[in-house]
Amino acid sequence: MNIGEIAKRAGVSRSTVSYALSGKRAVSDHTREKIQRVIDDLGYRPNASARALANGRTNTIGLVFPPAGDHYTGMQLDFIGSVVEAAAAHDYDVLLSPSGVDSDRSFQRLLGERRVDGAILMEIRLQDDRVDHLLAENFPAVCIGRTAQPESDWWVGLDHTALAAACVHHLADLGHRRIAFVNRPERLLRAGYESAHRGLDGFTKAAAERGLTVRTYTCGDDAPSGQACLERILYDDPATTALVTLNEAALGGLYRGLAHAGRHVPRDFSVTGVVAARWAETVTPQLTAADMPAAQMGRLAVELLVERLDHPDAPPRHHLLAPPISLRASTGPAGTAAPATPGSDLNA
Amino acid sequence: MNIGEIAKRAGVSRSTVSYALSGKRAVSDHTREKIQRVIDDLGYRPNASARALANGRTNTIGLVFPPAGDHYTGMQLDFIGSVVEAAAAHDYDVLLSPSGVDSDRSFQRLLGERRVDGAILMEIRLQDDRVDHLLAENFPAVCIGRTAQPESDWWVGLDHTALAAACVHHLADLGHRRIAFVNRPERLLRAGYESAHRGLDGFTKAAAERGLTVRTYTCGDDAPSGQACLERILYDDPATTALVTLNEAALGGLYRGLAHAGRHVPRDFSVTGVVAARWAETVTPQLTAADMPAAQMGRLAVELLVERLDHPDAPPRHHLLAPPISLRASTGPAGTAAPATPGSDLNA
DNA sequence: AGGGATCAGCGAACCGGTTCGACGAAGGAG
DNA sequence: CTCCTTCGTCGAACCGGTTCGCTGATCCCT
Repeated sequence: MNIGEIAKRAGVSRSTVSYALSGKRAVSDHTREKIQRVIDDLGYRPNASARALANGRTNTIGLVFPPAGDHYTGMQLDFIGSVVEAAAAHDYDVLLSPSGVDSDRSFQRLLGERRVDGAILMEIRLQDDRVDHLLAENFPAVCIGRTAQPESDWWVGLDHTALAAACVHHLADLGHRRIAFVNRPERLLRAGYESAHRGLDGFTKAAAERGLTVRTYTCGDDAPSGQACLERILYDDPATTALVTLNEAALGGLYRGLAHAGRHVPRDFSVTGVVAARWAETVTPQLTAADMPAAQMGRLAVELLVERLDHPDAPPRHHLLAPPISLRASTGPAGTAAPATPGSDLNA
Repeated sequence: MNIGEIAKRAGVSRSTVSYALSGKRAVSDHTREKIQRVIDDLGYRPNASARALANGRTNTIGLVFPPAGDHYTGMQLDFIGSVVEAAAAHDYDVLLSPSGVDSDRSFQRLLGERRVDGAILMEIRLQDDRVDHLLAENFPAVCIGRTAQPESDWWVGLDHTALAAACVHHLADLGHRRIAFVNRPERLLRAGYESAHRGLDGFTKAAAERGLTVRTYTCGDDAPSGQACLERILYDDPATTALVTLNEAALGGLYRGLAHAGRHVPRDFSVTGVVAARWAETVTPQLTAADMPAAQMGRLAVELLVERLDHPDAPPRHHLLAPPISLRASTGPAGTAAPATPGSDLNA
């Protein structure tokens, strides 16, 4: 069931079979049909390893998965799904690589052993060895997110700075003066995750601009952490009337914390942030948020990568997305119901 | 940077380098160290395609992903993560295959082109061509879920029948007499998805056993569908006091529907079902549910597959899991608060 | 009718590993 | 001092494709 067998049964040479399949040289109609018949009869499919070895392309792209042991968020799932789908449309398979604890043994395998033609990296850090390494080797890769030096690279990113700022302005416009920021886990912030950093920056600057009183928190990627974080927020400053979060996985916990504290959303407390639409819709009241376009990002990343693979010398390209805030039901005017300490919220 | 280059620089033959790396024949310490030095200097890694071609193993397993265009649930995400992780521990990579709309073009590619040594299939149907096909070819595969003829196959599954029944008994013990069942989408039920069918069976039989009045529904895999479904449940029978769901993605919508209808959980209405623990914890009140052990299932599936790959003639093995119900906060005694129609719930 | 394109198909080399059989050197037994 | 193992290494064949260069046949043009 290899190409030689097909050739023998069709009464032609192996090369003719190869050309009939690839179309890279002319083959007479008569011969092609004869070959095709044999192939259909035997259900022959060319061996991927042999083909990859011969022409140096695996038709596979690597998707570098978030660190193992972490909690995965819904956004990541949408993202993986869209990458797989888009890749399939371009006739690529997707190989998953956990960018695991021992840094990147598996990552090195993908590249060093030439298992993939190119790679898509998630969870980018502002200073990212993996990215530096790939850039140095000019390995075809596309990042989901930007490092601190984004111009020379290929990526599709979210303008976290602008999104966090937009959330702040939205709340400020509603009259909120004391708001909290719920970031990704401390560990990720320390590690330099770009979304955590840029989001924090955008939040802080916009808040300063509007003269707001703010507190910023880090929070584990799960519901219990979200609940604990919210308790801490209200403990630190009971006059807080709103929060902005980047932490999708903690959202349910934040809501529960509010419910337990007796704060009704959005009457007593407003919540907003950057969250995939599908997840914003699962909470009650539905979250007013900048909808993270995970599926679109996955598709764009694959398209950039395919383009880069087809044109190895093309100049870097990228997409910076900044989806608008979708108004749902979790924000409202800063109410009189909030037990604000009078005077202290006029110090702007 | 291939094995010949290493051999030349180390002053040995290509085969000696190969043996030094694989350890399949003795190589003198002196020679091995010399070769290792050259390899370290050049950062050489053997080409995966060449190796796969030569020894017929790709060291890759295929993970057949749920149909494209569908909504992915949290359970699937945990599952994928754990498969990737467990596979990495056994030195396997994971190739994703969307078992897409055009049935299984990509699936055929994986197998026919020998891209993978084995496969893990998700979203099994009671009658599943893919499984039949793999069984006929004796292709090493492990299913997440059972077909109608499970004994001859390798799988790890959840005892949906028992789990749904346990939910019913839990509710019946609390005094609920009129309960609803919220299944996966109609399309999946029609297609013969095993979880949807076995869950429904278990629910129906247990309800009959306890003499309960029940209604069963199908529901889209998203929050808005969940909300709509709940409205319909209360419209069809306002005296309903509890529901059981297999539909993780609709959970948020079900809760919202209850909130809008003014039914307090668990005082006026109890909710339970089969849901991954992490997602059961995101809703408020936290869901009392049979915790779907997604991560464990992923790990077990990989272990079965690795075992099958190592022992091609081993007899079929499988694991049937039936996690207990975790008591959280979403169920309570059938209250007097529920507007039950007197008499009609005594008809057992 | 002769000469240069064009077309179809063939054979061989190559991609980068693995593995088998052979062979020389060293070591041990008789 | 032979003879037989064992050890370490080498060369060659092989896995299953792709691709290059060549050859014969056909065709067109003058």
